[in-house]
Amino acid sequence: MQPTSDLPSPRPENLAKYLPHLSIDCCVFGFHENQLKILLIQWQSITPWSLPGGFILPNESVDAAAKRILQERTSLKDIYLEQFKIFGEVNRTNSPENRKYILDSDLPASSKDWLLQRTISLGYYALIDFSKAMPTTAPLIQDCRWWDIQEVPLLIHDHPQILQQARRALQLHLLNKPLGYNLLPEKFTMTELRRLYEIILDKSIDRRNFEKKMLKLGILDRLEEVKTNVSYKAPLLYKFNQAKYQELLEADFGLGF
Amino acid sequence: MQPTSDLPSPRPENLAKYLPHLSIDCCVFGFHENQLKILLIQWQSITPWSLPGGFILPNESVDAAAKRILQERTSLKDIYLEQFKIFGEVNRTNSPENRKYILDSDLPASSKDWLLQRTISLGYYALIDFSKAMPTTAPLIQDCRWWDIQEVPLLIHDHPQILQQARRALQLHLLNKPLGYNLLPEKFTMTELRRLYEIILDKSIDRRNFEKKMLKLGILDRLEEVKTNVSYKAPLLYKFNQAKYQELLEADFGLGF
DNA sequence: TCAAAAGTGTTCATGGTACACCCATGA
DNA sequence: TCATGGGTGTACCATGAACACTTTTGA
Repeated sequence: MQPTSDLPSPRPENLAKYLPHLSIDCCVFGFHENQLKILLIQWQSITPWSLPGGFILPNESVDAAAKRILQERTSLKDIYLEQFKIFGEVNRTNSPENRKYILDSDLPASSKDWLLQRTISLGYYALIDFSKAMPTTAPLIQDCRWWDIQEVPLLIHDHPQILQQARRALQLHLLNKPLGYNLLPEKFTMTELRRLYEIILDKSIDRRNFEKKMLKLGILDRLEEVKTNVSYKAPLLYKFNQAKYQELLEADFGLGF
Repeated sequence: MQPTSDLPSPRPENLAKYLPHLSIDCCVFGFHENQLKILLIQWQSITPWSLPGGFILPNESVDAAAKRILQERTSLKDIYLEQFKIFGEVNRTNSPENRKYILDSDLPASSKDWLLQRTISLGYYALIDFSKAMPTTAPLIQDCRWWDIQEVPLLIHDHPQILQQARRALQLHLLNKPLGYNLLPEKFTMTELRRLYEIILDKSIDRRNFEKKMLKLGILDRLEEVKTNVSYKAPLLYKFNQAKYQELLEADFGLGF
């Protein structure tokens, strides 16, 4: 499940080709077995884990860079992305530990200098279908895998704060727009959707009231199918009604749980 | 009302001291005579108007840069600022008109080159007390003044889109957090507060229901005073209850009009 | 005295919340 | 047969929306 990427990926000697002082960090959320998951990478075995990220090419829009970076890590095209905050403190990557990691690395001196510059991070969150993503390493990336949101390891820099802000942004998203299309498989049960809401909001939601509310929103189509191979009454399957979902996504205002 | 600034301001020969490829653009909102106002500047008499903006120093956080830039334009410290979006299209400032403005300007060649680079803009909105702000020009800024939000002139680059997004962010702010402390004078009437909400949401709100709702939120203290010198029944004055206001601001969720 | 806006309460409709029983399935 | 979660409806409460008359003030 962690093949080395055969997509183009940053080459050590080449960091100076990117726009200086800027990076993109992505909080990639997935949903699996009733757990909210986050994709993390590890640059080297001795460094703490970090959010997947990368840099911006001179002739590439910021959104396109974020998309490219995530495509390299997941093999997915068409990722749902939202830019949620800038992390622009002067010394956010300037810890002694980080300097040491960089200086001790195999990178050429020019790339070391480049990485040691003050860096402003553009924070994105991404919502993706866990089952379709292929966590993918690269020459500079030793490991890339999903973590339970409750069990994230030590993270470098200010990545703990970035993740925290992303979770807050995700909550705000949920309260203002529909959510789920990007995180769930095409067909899902009402309970799976509810669990997703519960885990993002970190509170339990009444089963019947949730169903009433979601159905009233009109973004769900009930299928003629049920989920089988469960050791209890076969639950109905739903899918999202694209048109209505999109409409509410753009309206932006006034859901709320 | 438009004194030339005696604060430090960008000097033409010096643009290269800023971080390259990055700018900050601010949508500064004020409220006056029942109108939402926005502060705009004009670099030269022939250029379109633009949002006040500036650049980031190497040893300055992004938020601090935004604060400094706005302090230069308004003489205000302690401005309420929110970063709301990044504008990162490759050619967003690369129009023939803009190239011409830059090349025809009095700037030294090095600064012209610097300005012609591809620039990513970090979008902020600011909420300020109209009556306390002093729109302030500078050597490079020919004019700086308030405009009615309904009558903004032609704007350069993608500033129309930035403004539009800022207004949307402001609406979202209003629906999720208390708003008004930064835009209104210390003492204000319920109607002034309501007009502010109406103009931001672009819809009318029932006078009695609005009052009930605001009072129930608990963020207002009714004063023993009334507003005088009006040719109608003297309205009661209110001020914000700091503690409660701050609490709701941090809670972030669940107002809504 | 007139124009303009202030102050104030009730009714109605809607939406939210709380809650319990029987059913289907695989183990 | 049992454990597990699925499917469903109602009653109550809170909130939001609609709405009108009298009062005060300066012009």
